[in-house]
Amino acid sequence: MGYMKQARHPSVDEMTLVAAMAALSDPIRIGLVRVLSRGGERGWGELRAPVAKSTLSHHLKVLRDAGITRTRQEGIRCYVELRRADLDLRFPGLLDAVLAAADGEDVGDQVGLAREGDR
Amino acid sequence: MGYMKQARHPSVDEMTLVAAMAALSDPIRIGLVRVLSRGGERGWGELRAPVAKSTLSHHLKVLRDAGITRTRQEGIRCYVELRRADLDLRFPGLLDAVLAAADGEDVGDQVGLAREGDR
DNA sequence: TTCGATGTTCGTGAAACATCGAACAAGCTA
DNA sequence: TAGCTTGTTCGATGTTTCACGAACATCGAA
Repeated sequence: MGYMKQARHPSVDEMTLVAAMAALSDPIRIGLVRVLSRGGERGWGELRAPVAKSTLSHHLKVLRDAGITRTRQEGIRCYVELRRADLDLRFPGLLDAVLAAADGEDVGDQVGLAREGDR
Repeated sequence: MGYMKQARHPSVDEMTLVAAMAALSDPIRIGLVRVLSRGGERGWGELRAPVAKSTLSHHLKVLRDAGITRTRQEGIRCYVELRRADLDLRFPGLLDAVLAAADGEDVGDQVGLAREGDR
């Protein structure tokens, strides 16, 4: 994968509300969070969004830097997951409220997963 | 006051999650929401933030346009209030979660009210 | 070691945003 | 009517964000 030694993830008390809110104020990123909320870990390459690969990488970095997601590197590929427990600890109720509201208005529904056999 | 016929406030179902999240991803605006959450209506001129008057007006417009606050004009001055009930209806739990998190890390604590006898 | 796959980083632009001071409009008040 | 107060709007400026393609670094496989 990219030449990244090791992605830095903020600890729970390094997370800030402003960064979290900013990270969750983009439809693509909300879509990513919704997809990740519907299961555990997902392969990076499994994620589908209507943007270029580099742009998707950017969005995942914003989420990662805000502490919303965790990216794990295994061999040649990455796996992304939602930091549910950490978020609930730092910002109780926030994630659930955002997910509920997003479901209600289908925010970020252009984001999804590769269909089976798609790759 | 300014030459504004009548501020347009979005109805509950015109509010969008993305706009709300974006509005709440700025320290000054979070500070304003916190101040407004600690009471009912506040006079515009009573609000204190470390920015120019025009910038404060801008931030209040962002909050207004997102449906977070309501601005009422009475004679020569304006009164601002949080649209608590509408927010709870449209985004259940979101405001409380943001306020709780903001309290925890003192986001926007540079925003406040004029002290008594300050004007 | 050569190659292909996988994400990240870089370079670049376009758009959005935060900020300020100045100009302005509308309502009181003298 | 003239003047003051109160917010809004305008114009300018600098920063940040989003987006893309291209280049790159790393790992595993051929």
